[in-house]
Amino acid sequence: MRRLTEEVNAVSDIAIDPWLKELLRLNDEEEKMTDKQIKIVQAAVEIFSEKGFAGSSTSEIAQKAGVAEGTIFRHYKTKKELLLSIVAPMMTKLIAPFAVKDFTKVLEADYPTVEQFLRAITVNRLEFARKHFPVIKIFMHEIPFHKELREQFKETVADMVLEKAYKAIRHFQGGGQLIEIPAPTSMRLIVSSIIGLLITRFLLVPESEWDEEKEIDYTINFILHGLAPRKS
Amino acid sequence: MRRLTEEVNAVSDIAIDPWLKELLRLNDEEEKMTDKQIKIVQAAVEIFSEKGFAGSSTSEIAQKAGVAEGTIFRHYKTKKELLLSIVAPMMTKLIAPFAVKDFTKVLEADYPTVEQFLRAITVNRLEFARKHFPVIKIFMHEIPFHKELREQFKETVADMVLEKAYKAIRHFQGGGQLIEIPAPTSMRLIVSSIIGLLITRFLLVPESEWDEEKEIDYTINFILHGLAPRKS
Amino acid sequence: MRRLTEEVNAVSDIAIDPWLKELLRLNDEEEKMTDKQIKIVQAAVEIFSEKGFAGSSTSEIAQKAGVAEGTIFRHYKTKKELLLSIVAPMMTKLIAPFAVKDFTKVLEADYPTVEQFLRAITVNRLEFARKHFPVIKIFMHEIPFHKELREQFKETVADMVLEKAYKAIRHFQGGGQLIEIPAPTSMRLIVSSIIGLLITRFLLVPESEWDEEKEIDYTINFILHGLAPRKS
Amino acid sequence: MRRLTEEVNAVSDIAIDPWLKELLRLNDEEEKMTDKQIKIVQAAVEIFSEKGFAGSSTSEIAQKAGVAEGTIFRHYKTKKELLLSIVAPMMTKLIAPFAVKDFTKVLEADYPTVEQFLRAITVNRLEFARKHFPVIKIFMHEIPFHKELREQFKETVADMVLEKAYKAIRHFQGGGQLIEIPAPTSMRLIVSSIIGLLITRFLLVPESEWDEEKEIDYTINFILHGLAPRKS
DNA sequence: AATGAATGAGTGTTCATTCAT
DNA sequence: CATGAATGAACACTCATTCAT
Repeated sequence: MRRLTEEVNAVSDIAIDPWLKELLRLNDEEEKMTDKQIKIVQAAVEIFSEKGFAGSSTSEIAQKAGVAEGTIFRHYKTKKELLLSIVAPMMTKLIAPFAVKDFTKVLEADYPTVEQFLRAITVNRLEFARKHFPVIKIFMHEIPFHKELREQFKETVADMVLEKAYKAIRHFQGGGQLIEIPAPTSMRLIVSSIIGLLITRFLLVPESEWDEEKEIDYTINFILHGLAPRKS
Repeated sequence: MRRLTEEVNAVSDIAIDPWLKELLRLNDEEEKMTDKQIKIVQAAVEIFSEKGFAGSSTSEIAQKAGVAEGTIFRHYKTKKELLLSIVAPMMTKLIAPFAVKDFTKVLEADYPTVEQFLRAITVNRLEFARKHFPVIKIFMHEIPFHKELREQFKETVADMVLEKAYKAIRHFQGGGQLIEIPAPTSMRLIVSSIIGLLITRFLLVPESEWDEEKEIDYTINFILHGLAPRKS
Repeated sequence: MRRLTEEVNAVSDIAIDPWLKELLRLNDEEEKMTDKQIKIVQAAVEIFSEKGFAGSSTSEIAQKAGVAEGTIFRHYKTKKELLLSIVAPMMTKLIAPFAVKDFTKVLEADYPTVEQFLRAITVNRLEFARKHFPVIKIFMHEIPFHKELREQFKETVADMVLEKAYKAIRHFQGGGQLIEIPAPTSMRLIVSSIIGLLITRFLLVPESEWDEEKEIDYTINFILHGLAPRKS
Repeated sequence: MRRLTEEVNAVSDIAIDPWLKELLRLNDEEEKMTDKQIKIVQAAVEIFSEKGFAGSSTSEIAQKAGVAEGTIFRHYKTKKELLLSIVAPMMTKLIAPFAVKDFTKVLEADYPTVEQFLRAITVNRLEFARKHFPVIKIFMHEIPFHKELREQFKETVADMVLEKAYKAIRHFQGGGQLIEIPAPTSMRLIVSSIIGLLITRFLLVPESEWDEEKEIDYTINFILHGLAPRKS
């Protein structure tokens, strides 16, 4: 994670928590997958994201994947297990940018100003969303209905990310770059703005009407001024 | 809409677009509903919001409502019609604060500063969300899966609100209270912040840890500074 | 139970344990059954007894009953519940001849000799088996595979019958009509002989080659001599 | 078969019907079995006897046997063939005690009294049941559902045994040791008593409460007196 | 207006069996 | 000989919807 904008897999030169390595390894078992299994997952992602989990049928997935219905259940005990096998790994990837041991050092070395940090995060997550949009959509729709998802998210993701993010915020508050309001509140305001950007980009506005560079600039300036220490 | 914080129904002393009146009337047919029908709707809201539309069964709704399975279909031709009867009226209510003919006049008369306007909107929508949380949840989950919902939302709601909202933004930009960036972008940043507030309040944070007054203040100040005209 | 050979329902002039009445009542809810439900039960009995429970499919039962497959599950939550609804009541009927309060009195009044008692029991159970043969067959095949059946049988049937039967045996032993060996052993030898008779009659021998009167006589004489007190 | 209580394999010094030899040979192909095949048969016996044939799945058997699902079908074309390969040999063993050419001679030489003969048979079959209990259970449960089993049993077993058994009965009737009633009826009464003993021993009574010696004595005395020629 | 029995298409899942490796 | 991925028919069961009462 020399650069937040780089893919996690490419940053093995940096200290990574060993448990993350484990998680990533588990995730990357993609290679042991059968051809048919890969097709099943692809079909499932498409259909789940289009119709929702409960609204999709395994027979439809099998058909789109070009396999027999039984084949799905050879690889996933239940339809739900198929869902989780798609969505759970995403959570690991979600925390990737923060999955670094010496977070403060990274901040100091690579991101001296809030602006640089925010821009890195924004661009990085924008890229991430572009790449994994359908899975993210599935995830966001299903999380209210599946306890396991919710718990896994809270435990392994939210806590992990929040801790590091608060650290970053306090780091910049200490440096006089951010106003001294509660870190969770700062966090909320930053995240709202970035997620608002992502949603607008991927759900609401047709690509043709979207000037990404400019919108990123506006958003970051909005956050920077919104959270700048008040003068006088 | 003398005060945005007042209930729409209470503002009949103000000029209301006639089509809105129609919509509200349609919505208020609640009174013609039989006891059983009301129980069906209540049960449906609970179950839909808990399990999602596709994950709920009409028999479960009937059971929770204490009616026979057939009774649901006496009032609603299909399960989907039941969903729409719940969700569609909400959209009307959503646009209520903007459903005023002479919007600029209202702004000038009641909300001379951006802050006043933002605070009114925020408090008002917070109240709205508190009241209609389950239905909003249903709405947000189902909108990607139902063309009718999406279209109705775009046509009768989004457009209507956007137009008025842009007008308000330009009004305050003209008055030098807001930075001169594209109205849609300003809109996005404002709405992101407010929705982020609502989501944090209703989905993420336990009530005990939430100081509403403060969070509202932080949010409004964030927006105000974020969108303040840059000095020099 | 003035006469063991009479149907239980016909003996209301005799004291019957109240719990038995309850059981019989529950069982006789046949009257509240739909036409279709009765047909389902009939079809299920036929098919279960022909192919065994696990070897029968609900679709086959539905077809033979002339109903839609869903109809079965409207009346019985699961296939197993259908099985139990068929088999469980049989157990109650099985104990009917012993379901009398003052068993010793009945013995003294109606069956002064072992022979009379044995003959009554034999004829009565032969009649019972003739009537309920398919259900008995189902019961005997399924009891090893269903804990509920086993437990219900042990608790409500075996114990109930054994107690009374032992009483009868000791009654006749006291009167010098039976050899003084342990009641359970006597019981085993009697029951083996009678069940052997039933099985031979209903499973092994074609009706044409069977002289029922004679076989009953042989069997009862066999038991009487086998259990007669040894002379000197 | 010098002694009925001895294992069949140990009696090769006695004249054996050649067809039996063939059957035993077929059965003893156990030695040509691979390790895996033996494990499959063992697993199948356990699972079939626990859940019944129709209630067991080949995948479960494969799992318990520690082999791949396909391996079963390398050795047995179908699930049913596996069943038959387990159950059919048992039938051969069942008739073993009677599989002797010169049956009457054996009776005269080794079992001069009915009591000796009955005791030998009883002890021998009790031992047999103890050894092969699970397979016997499978056999008894499946015989009503499989024509092949039924026919094989009738043709090669029942007839074979019956013939010899009737011969034995008539032999003892001729000697004045048994009452002169039809041989099939005598047979039925004897077999009922012995099977009743076996069932009580292996299915109903916990070992702790069972005094085998005594129960055998009671049973044999019961049969002897039950079938003793009536005096005057 | 309300019921609840009935439907039959559809659900997720299991099954015995096949076959390329 | 052994594997295990793949199959597709069958399975028990659920569903939204209909309709006679």
